[in-house]
Amino acid sequence: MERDQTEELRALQDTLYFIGGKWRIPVINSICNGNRRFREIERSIPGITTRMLSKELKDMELNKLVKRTVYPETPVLIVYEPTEYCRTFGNIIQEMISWGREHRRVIVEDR
Amino acid sequence: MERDQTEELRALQDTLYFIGGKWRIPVINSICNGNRRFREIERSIPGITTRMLSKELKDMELNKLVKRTVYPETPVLIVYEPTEYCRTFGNIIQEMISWGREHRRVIVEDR
DNA sequence: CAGGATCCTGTAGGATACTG
DNA sequence: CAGTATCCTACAGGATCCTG
Repeated sequence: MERDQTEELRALQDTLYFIGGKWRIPVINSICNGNRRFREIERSIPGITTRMLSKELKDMELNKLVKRTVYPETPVLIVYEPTEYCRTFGNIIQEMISWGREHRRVIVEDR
Repeated sequence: MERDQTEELRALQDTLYFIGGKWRIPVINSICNGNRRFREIERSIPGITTRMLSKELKDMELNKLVKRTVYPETPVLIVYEPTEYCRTFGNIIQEMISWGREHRRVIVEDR
């Protein structure tokens, strides 16, 4: 118990603040998985609404998590790409996926 | 893109469902750090209210994340301990802490 | 110390419809 | 396709006070 709990907690809460919200992690995951177009990302995350995805993407762009590119073809083509920064969540996401896999039965019981 | 996105996403969302909420992760972290008494845990997490901590602990007990033991001394002594199950979040929490540390400056800017 | 009981509010997020 | 615009509300979570 000699560790600095306060500093640890701050780091933890910074992260939680950043990846909070119901859809942030799924959206990061989807984009890092190679989904690029709006509808494509949307379809890859059952349950999300266009409104929420729209908000997430806008916010993620502001926070430098995705790059949005417009190709002025007809119809217009819009592509989202994960930034390097976005990929720094890779470890957390992988840990979450593997936790979810290992504990699926336990969770499922009481849902 | 040959991976099963759906299965991955399900695992991810199971985990998110389980550790969701503002205080769950901080509370798990606190207990895993060795805090045992109610007020002790409370003090280790600035900002949390007795109400929220109470709810979290109750819920975590139901979900087998903590063991609550009553020692009938006077005044009564109550001790919370993390279960092995609780400790399975160790990796996720460590990844979150290290992400938070590495990216502190970036976050701090826009808060 | 270890909580329980109340009251209250903001806002995350859902539903639905529409546009260029 | 790629979103915007509205409207709406449940509920997470804060503030406070109280009790054995």
